[in-house]
Amino acid sequence: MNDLNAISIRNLLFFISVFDAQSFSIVARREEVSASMVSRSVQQLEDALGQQLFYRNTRAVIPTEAGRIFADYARAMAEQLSEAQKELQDKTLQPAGVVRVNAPVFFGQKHIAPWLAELSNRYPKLQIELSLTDDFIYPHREAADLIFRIGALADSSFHARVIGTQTYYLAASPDYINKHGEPKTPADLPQHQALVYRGSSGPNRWLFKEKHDGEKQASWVHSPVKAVLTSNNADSLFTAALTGMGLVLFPDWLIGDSLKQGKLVLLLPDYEAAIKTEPQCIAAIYPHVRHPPLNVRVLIDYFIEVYGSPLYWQLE
Amino acid sequence: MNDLNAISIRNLLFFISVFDAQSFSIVARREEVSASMVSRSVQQLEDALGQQLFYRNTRAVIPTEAGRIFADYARAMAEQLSEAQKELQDKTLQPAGVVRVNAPVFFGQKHIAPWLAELSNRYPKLQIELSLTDDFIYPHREAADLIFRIGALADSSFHARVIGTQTYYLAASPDYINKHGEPKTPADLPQHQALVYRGSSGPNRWLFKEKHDGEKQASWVHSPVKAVLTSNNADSLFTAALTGMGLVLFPDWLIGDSLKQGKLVLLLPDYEAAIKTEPQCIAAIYPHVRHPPLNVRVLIDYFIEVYGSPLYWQLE
DNA sequence: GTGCTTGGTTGCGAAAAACGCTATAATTCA
DNA sequence: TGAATTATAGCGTTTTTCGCAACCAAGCAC
Repeated sequence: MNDLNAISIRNLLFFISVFDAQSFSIVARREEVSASMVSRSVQQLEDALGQQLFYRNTRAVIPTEAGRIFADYARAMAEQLSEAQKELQDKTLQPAGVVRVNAPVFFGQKHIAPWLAELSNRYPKLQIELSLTDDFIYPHREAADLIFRIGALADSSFHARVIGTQTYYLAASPDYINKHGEPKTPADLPQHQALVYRGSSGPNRWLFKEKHDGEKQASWVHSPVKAVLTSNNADSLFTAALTGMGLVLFPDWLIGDSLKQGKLVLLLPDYEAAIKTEPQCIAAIYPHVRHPPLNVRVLIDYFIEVYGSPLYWQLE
Repeated sequence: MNDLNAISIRNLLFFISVFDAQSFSIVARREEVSASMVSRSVQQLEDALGQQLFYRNTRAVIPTEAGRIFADYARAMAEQLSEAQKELQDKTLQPAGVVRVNAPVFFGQKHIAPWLAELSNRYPKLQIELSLTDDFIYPHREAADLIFRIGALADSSFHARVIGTQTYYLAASPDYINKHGEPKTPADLPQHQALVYRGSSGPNRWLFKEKHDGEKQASWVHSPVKAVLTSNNADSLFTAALTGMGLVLFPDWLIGDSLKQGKLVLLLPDYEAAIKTEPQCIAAIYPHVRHPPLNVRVLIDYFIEVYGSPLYWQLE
């Protein structure tokens, strides 16, 4: 076994101990292993290096020239490992270093970016890399540590922390209502100006169902609309809606505060709205690993905390 | 297994390779091990550090923050080991560093010290520590790498390279002979002035036997002498003999050149002389180890070379 | 979509090693 | 000279290692 690869940290530490203690048995007792272990450990090291490290005898253990030289290196290596461990340990005790966060563009703008200042304040050693993309996830490719996603979650290779369910609302500005009137049922929609989000999988479909009156469970109905504006940029649609251009079907996190402030008016309050038939969850997703980084856990906890329960943007 | 000790250099090297190659299987192929090995190796490292090092997936291997940090340390450690190896390797190719040589005082003065200059010239990186002691060896205590000893050698924990056999001669200066006459047989010795070496085990005994005439083998006979000077310092006795104080019974390496130059005269040429009944060897002794240092081998070879064969101090 | 290939992980069994115990040789202390 | 201590070699048991095959996920070709 002339291979350097066979050297283990253990060997190095034993070697250092023996070097300092000038005795195998003292080390053996201190480390609570058999003396033969220590002896063999040093032998292994010697074989791996092809050099005698000690002259040894029943009564004396004297370092060779090579032993003295190697002791310095061994110490340096052990030192380095210990430092590495310390640095990594610190990381688990106190969040530090880079965390790469990914989120949908507009969600990030409205509900992540505003909170980052406080986050940075709370964990000064944290460096946040925020990338906002709407395309449905670059799971690993982007090497994101934490991904905010909205949708039906089903991916075994990730852990997901559900932040909440998103509710869609049909809304328009008071101006618009004054000018065009208010739809009373989804069937009225084709007469209205629709502002439609278009993602990479095509334009959103507008779905409605009557709120459950009694036990009868209505099913989702797709309402065709007249799209006067289609965009892959939610902010633009939002602005268009605020300035009275037309109706939007947007989730609560996007228009919740506008509704509360009266800048937009909730339409079809007797209907539930959606763009997908499955319930859409807002979730923080992170890679499924055995040693989840503290960084990521802390970030999730932070956002769960500031979003509150119910989520601060929800209507009720 | 949360123990740092379990980390082996192999793990580190695999980790570094994976880090650079961003792939387990590439490393596995290059290192000619199974992919599972590499995978488990990294897992081991992660368990030992308690930190995830890669986000991995069937199609991508992305370093964690912790992974990137640890990579630096791992590289540093590997670097250090490689340097250590190089330095030690150099030592096996080219003699360098400290060699601690021990020898009997007068032998060292006469037959070691004079040759050290040339030795140092030949191996400039060698640093020689010469300690001269007559007391019969401090075997390991003194941490000598190479010990010149004279006597009957029997120690299994050492290797011995026999340089030659030592022959004792009875001698006196021409002055002395002129004044006191020349002994013809050992029985004449009590009438003469004897200069006797006294070591830690008492004064030397002077033994003689007639040189083998035919097949008859005489045995050693102890001749009592009149010691006018006893000393544990051979040089002093030697000086006393040169200045005509009396007879000395000294080995060839000590008085060989004086006999050749006629400063001393060989007495009782028909007798063999000795101080011990067993043949006395001059030997270079070094610790019995599995990886004998080049330093020591080179030193022995050098002295064997300069002493020549027959040894340059021998009479014939 | 459907198959095909690639890549990381896991289970399993044989091979190897680690490890403690004991014995042994060497050496010091009383 | 015994008693004690120490490093090491031999041993058998326990643990680990490691390749093979199976598996699952993800991309690619068609």
